[in-house]
Amino acid sequence: MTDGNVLSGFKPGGHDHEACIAAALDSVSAVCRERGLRLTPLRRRVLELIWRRHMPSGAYDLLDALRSDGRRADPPTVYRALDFLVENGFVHRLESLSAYVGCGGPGREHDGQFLICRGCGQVAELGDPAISAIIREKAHALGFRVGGQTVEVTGTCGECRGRAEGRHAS
Amino acid sequence: MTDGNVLSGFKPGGHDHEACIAAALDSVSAVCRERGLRLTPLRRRVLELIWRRHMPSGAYDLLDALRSDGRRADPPTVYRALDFLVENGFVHRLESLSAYVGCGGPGREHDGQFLICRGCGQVAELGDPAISAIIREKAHALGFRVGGQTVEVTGTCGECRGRAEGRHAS
DNA sequence: CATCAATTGATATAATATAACGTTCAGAGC
DNA sequence: GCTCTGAACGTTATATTATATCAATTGATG
Repeated sequence: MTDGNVLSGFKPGGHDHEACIAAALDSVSAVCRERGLRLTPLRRRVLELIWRRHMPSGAYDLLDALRSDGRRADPPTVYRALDFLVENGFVHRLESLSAYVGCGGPGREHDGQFLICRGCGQVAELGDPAISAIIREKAHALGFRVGGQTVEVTGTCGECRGRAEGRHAS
Repeated sequence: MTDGNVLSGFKPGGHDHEACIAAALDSVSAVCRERGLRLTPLRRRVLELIWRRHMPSGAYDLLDALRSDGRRADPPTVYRALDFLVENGFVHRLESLSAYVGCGGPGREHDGQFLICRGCGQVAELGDPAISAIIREKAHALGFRVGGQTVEVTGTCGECRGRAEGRHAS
């Protein structure tokens, strides 16, 4: 079993986060160029903020961050940027958290599947075709034509479980 | 392929809805008796309202309905009733709609999977172990221990698709 | 450089949800 | 029956998330 279907995983403590962010921005930037989409400074900044926190960001968290930049910002500012990013698949909205995370595979058409760790708050994104397929198949058996899938799983990631078990026994 | 995993399906136009509601209330009532839970008049009424609309209900829709009863009601009233109903598995919250639907299999421990029709607004609930299992399995392969699953699928139900196709051709 | 559409600014408000504290009520033990 | 207690509910206030609307600005294009 490979992890070829993991679009973005839980990050161990000391990874090079600046590199993460830069790679994500470059990747989105390239897709925008290809498609003639405008990654304006505002949109780019919101995307960067989302990647920088590396954890689901609420719209109002992003709004506060924009204000810390010195920029005047009101809710529609951030929601419009988020709309652009979500519509084009650069960011996903986590329905169960009302929060936003960077997409690990921007530019590919996909429904993400999300593992949300209750311990550290990090999120991993899967793009597992087997999950999508079985859902589509079961729905289809009932005469239902699938548009979009929301799959969000809460639980505990390996690192957090390790820490928790360390405190008890084992 | 049976539909043994369908906990509640899309209802054709003329089904006996009063019977639906009565059955759901009786079933929840029985589970409460077994478990020593108090299905108070308010909780029962909220549950009934949810089943009666037979469509996802927003908290404030329910609030308005309670007020139409003549009862004074404020948001905490309805949210507390919803908390009780959701915690005990009598009602599910649809995260992608911020709305609530009656559970088709109250008393059984399960994560529901929901098919949400964009045409008619109705929701079908699946309790398909194969879907839960593959999600759990894929998550586990990444060292993630699954707590709860949110699976919400938007699309078009058979009846609505039939109507839509009728208008175009075929 | 004129024009049109997309983007952003700015104000207001809608929709969803919870905090905090007081009151009432149902059941347990006396 | 009486009292105690905790759960449920009432009530007021406020937090959080999101959208409607219209004006100003910017950027591409002829």
